[in-house]
Amino acid sequence: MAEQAEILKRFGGILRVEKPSKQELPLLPEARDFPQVVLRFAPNPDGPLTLGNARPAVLCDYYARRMNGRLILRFEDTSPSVKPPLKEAYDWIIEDLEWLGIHPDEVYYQSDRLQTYYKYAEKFIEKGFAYVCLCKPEEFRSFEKRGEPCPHRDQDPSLSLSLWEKMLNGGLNPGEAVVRVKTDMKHPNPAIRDWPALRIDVAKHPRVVGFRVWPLYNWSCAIDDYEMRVSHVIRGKEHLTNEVRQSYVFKYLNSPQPVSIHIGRVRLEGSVLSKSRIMRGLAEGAYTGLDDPRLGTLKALRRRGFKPEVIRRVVLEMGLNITESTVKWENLYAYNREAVDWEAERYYFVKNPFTMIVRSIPQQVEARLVRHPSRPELGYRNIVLKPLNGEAQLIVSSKDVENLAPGSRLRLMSLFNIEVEHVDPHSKTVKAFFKSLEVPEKSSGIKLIHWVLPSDAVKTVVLMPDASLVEGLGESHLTRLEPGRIIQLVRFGFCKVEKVSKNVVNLVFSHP
RNA sequence: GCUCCGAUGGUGUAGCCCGGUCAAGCAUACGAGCCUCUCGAGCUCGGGGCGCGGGUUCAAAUCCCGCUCGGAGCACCA
Repeated sequence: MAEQAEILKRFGGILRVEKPSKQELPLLPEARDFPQVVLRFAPNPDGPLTLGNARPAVLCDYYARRMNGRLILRFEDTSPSVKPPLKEAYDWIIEDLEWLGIHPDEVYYQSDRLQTYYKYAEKFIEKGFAYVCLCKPEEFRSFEKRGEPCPHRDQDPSLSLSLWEKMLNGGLNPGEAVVRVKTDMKHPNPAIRDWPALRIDVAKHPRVVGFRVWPLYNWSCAIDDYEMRVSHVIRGKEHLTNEVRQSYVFKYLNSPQPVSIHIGRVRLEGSVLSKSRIMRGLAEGAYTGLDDPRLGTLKALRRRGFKPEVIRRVVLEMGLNITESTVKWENLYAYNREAVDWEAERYYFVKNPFTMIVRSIPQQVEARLVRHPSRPELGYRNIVLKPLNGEAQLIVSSKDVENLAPGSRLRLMSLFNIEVEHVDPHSKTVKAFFKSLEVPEKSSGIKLIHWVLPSDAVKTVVLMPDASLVEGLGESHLTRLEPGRIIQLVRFGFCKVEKVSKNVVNLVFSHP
């Protein structure tokens, strides 16, 4: 098979050799009492999605498809003051998921569901599963610490109910009251003891107005997972104790609790993945935007030319592991190269240009530059070099010539071989003379360099991963590429075309 | 401090529940060679790992205990 592919490639190069697909992840543990696999991805719309969010998102999507289930996207936007939702972030998230190939079957906004959370709260209070607590946070903490009930725990449900009314209608102010779910004041983990379910928050919300009581995470999450018949929850391990907290809600509802699977956090080597830090940096002007190449946002990765399947691949490779893992850029590069090499046409780009003056060129030379070394069927472009009195100018990269001694030989790829006579770093020029036309033997050790003709050069600016700009000259063919295309600048690296105009080409560097 | 988790080569993982077939598989990175008019791709080969210490057992990466290291939570955040 590989041999056949090789032969075909030599003949027409139309066959792409597919790698065998990697191993499948194990199936999710069975969730008894649930008729269907239902998963939810539940981000807080307070910033852009990062590689870190991609982990649960991709896993949920993977299992929803794999196990013939449903995927729910749920915006958890119930903290108007502490984690204020961003109006734009809702769309960012949908876009980013779309890019990853994730199309949720249902979308919910928790800010639309406040009445639902109220309804259950009332029911819980009536039945004595929850109560309105008027303790100051510090006061309650001391009861919690000692494992003793606070004075409000055992008050009559009717009292709690009237306090609840006051919370809703303005008779109580933020910080004065909170609804607590009764758990176990002697629970070995103090964090579990009578946790707060709803509180008063009068800050403005970008989507809805007129509400002053907002559910806290464990309340809205448990109620929603219950109502939406979520069978499996895949989320970060920071939620480990929340699973226990929420178990009380399911117990009171007399309903099975979804199977929780906690996964470790993702770190991206040398990048910031924390939404709050990203948003802060953005506000301080440390980054140029959500897609600043230094960021680990999905938007930045997309801008840099990473394919969504590469993100999916690294996520699926990490699997359902609870241990934290660090993604190496090297790995992303390798996977993306594999994803992109086949489609990336090759072009010449000269960084830090030097002018090379070549004399003694016997005749006009036509360089045939193939678009892809492994795919001759993509064709080539001819670049004609017309010497004047045997002399011609070329543009080459400083790095390739600045330290060359007279007598050094070079091969200008697809063109001819030269011998250096003189290098002048100040004027950035190299004098050389024509040596021969034929491709040198591999054993000769003659270095191959690329070049651009002055008559065929366009200013090219490449945005690098550290947000610096590399300027140089590229061949004019670059101006014919549509934005979004992935190309390879020969001996420089893979880049994504961002913007082209007649006079300048803007690229974003992907990786070597 | 308290409550929980986790630990397989540089990195990410498979195996651990149900001990032997694991002198540990895969990917990537790395090294060598082949191929190639790119510092890209492809092909072949290679080096590299079960955190430490005890115990159970004929047999332990797998079970038990202790230690070390790492992580998470202990918010009227999600």
